[in-house]
Order: sequence, then structure tokens, then C-alpha cells
Amino acid sequence: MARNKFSSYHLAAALRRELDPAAALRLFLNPPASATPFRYSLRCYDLIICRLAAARLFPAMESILSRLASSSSSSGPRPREQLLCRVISAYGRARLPAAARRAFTHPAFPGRRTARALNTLLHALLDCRAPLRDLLVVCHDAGIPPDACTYNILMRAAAASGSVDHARQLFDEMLRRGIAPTVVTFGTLVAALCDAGQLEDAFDMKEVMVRQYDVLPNAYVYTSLMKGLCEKGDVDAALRLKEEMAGKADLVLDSAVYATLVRPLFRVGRKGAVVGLLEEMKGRGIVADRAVYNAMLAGFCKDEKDFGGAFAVLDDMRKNGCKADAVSYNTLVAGLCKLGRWRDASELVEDMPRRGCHPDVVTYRMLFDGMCAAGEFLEANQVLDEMVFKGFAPSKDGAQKFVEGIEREGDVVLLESVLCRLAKVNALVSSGWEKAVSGVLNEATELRLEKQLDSLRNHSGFDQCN
DNA sequence: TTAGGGTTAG
Repeated sequence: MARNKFSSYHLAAALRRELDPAAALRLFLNPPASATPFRYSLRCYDLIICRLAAARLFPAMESILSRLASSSSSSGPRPREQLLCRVISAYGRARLPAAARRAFTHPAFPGRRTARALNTLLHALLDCRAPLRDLLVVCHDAGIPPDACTYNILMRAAAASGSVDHARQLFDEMLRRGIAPTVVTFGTLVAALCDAGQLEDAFDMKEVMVRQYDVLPNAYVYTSLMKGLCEKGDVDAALRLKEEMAGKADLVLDSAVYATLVRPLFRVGRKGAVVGLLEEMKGRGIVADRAVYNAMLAGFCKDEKDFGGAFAVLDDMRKNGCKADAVSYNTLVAGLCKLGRWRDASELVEDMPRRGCHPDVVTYRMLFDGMCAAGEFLEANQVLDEMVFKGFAPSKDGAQKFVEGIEREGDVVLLESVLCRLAKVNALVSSGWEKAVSGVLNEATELRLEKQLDSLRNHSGFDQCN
């Protein structure tokens, strides 16, 4: 009988099998009956916390952390810092900086914090767009000796705030403290210099890292430099740099290297060279990813205005097992609308779910704006219906143009319905509707509408619209 | 635990 008992080992296996996080939580809280009180292993805590963190079920995750805190205060193995790092990162990805900071000091993890946890927190805060000074305060307060990774994150924060000089100062500081820079340090610095347009300094850094620090440039360093060259309009120099990479046995070319080159080549009218790049990738066994395809879609739609070519790219993506995302489709929708081809855009949007991608708020806004720009307000009205149903609001400009358009149609009933629907998604701009209303409505209707809209603004009268 | 590439609107 004892052998059949459901142990923490069995629970861990069951948690691994259960893909639905809510079901996994129920399983964790109510393990099948066992003769003795159930003892949770650290592994079970680890599994459920990671699952809840990934699913962003934070309140549930916090309650499990509290249980862990009270259970780990007794003797036994301590929760690993790696788990703490998962929790902190999850809060960073969810843009919850205060929660990330609280997690860092959570009593469920009684062990001493190392640079690893500190670095994870710094990175989470950087994800939340925290300014460099906040990160420096965190470093100071933690009292943990920084390592190269700490400095790399701080340098990136400096660059993100637009100060390459500060990034360089941090580099000097790490050298003074005897911390050896890594290839990531140089990758960060080169990218920062390129973003700031300081290409010469970036190329100097590529030399210095080898000569003075014995660190070889990798694909990250090369890709940043190639992008920098393209932005200066020197695509050929970027292509030469790619050849330099190919000539080095220790370097592996990847999809990112090629993605960097695609749009710049389209921009200068060299789409034939892009075909050559794709062939080259194939020859090297590099699979084109979404970044490469999306760059091609933008090239065909915006530079070439060749929608046959763009749709062919979509087909290639499907054939090659690369799933087009909303951005891929939005690029096409935007291009079509810009040329007044809103019918084609509308057909594509309708077909998106069948193709495995649901239109997002950007898709609808572009289609809506495209129809308004073409003066097709009744068509736009249909799109608005779908948007409101999904809780999407049109852009401020789009809503205004639309209301003005409906006003010109002179259909009072439609105008009333439009204003109500716009109000539902908070897209009512007062200047727009007041102007529209004053043009077409008689005083009594105007007064009634105004009342309705006031009550809508006070979030109390949605039923009046139906 | 840290760095590179692409793209839609506003």
C-alpha cells in the first residue's frame, strides 16, 4: 500500500504533464488523497511557481511563494536563486517594476543574494524602462559586488537613455575595478556607438577588443556595425563586412546578419541582390526567419509597391513553415490602403483568421483609416462595428475624419449610432462630435445626444445606446 | 543573469 502512495515525486510528474496552469495549480493545492500529510518537495514548488509566472498568474504565484516562505523557514533545502530569478524576470516582462523589487527581497528565498539575482533585477528594471540612476541606486543598496554582467546591463541602460559617454565611463570604471570585459561588453558598446552614429569609434572598438583585450568580435558585433553602415547609406560596405565574417572560421553567420541587409537593399532598388542573399542563406543552411520575411514584405509594399511580390513572400513563409504575424499582415494592409486599395486590404483582413493570425488593433485602425481616406464611410462603419465588438478603438484622427464624413452623409440616425459606439470604446473626441452635431441636428436632438454622451462619459448610461 | 537583426500605427 505504501508503495502506491501519491508522493511529491508523483505530483512533480503530474505537474510537468499538465499544460494548463490553472489546472496545475488545482493539482498542486489538492494532491490526490494520501495516507500521511502530503509533503511538498522543493521541486514541486519550483514547477508550480515557474508555471504560474510564465502564465502571469501573479496573485496565485504570490500565495504559493508565501507558503514556500513558511515551509522553508524550517530546516531543509533552500529554494534556489534560479527560481527567484524566474520570478523577478516574469515581473520584468509584465512591466511590474515594484513587484520585481519586492520579489528580490522575498522571504521565501532566505539565502544570500549573489550578483546573479542582482543582475536579473537590474535587467527586469531595464525592461520596465527604469532610468539608469534607479539601477545605480539598486546596485548600491544591494551591497553585492558587481560582475561583468552587472556592468553590461548598466552600460545598456546608459545607452538606452541616450548617453554613450556614460556607457564609456562605466566601461572605464569596470576596468579600474579589475573586472574583465567580455564579448557582451563589447557588443553592447559597439551597438551603442552605432546607434549614436559614431561609426568610426565603433570600428575602433572592434580593433581594440582584439588587440588590447584578446576578445574576438562575434556576430552581434558585426551585425551592429552592418546596421550602422546601412543607416549611413553604405550598403556595399555592410555587404563586405558580411563577407569578412564568412571568411572567419570562428564566426557563424545567422539569420540576423541577413535580416539587417534586406530592407536597405530594397531601399536602394536592389531587390535582385536580396534574391541572391536568400540563395546564399540556403546554401549555408540558414533558415530565413520572420525578421527576414517582414523586411522583405516592407520592401515589396513600401519601396517597390509590388503587392504580387508581397503576397508571394507570404506564400513562401507558409511553405517554409514561418508563421506570418500581425505585423506581417499589417505591412500589407498599410501598403494597400495607402494606394487606395481598401477592398483588397479588407479581403486580406477577412482572410487573416483562416491564415492563422487574428487582426489586432493596428490592423483595424489602418483598414478603418484607409476606408475613411477613400470616402467609404459606410464600409468604415462596418469595420467600426467589428472593432467595438472586440473592444478596439479607432485612432483619434480616424474617429474625427469618420464623424465628419458621416456628418456629410447627413444621416442623423447613423450619426447617433456612430457617436454611441465611439463612446463605448472611449474614442469620442469632444471637438469632433460637437462640430459634427452642430452641423446637422436640430436643437432637441442635439440636446438629447448631449445628455446621452454626458452620461456615457460618466460611465453610467451605456444602456441608452442600445 | 547580460549584448545584435525586421515590421504595422500613433
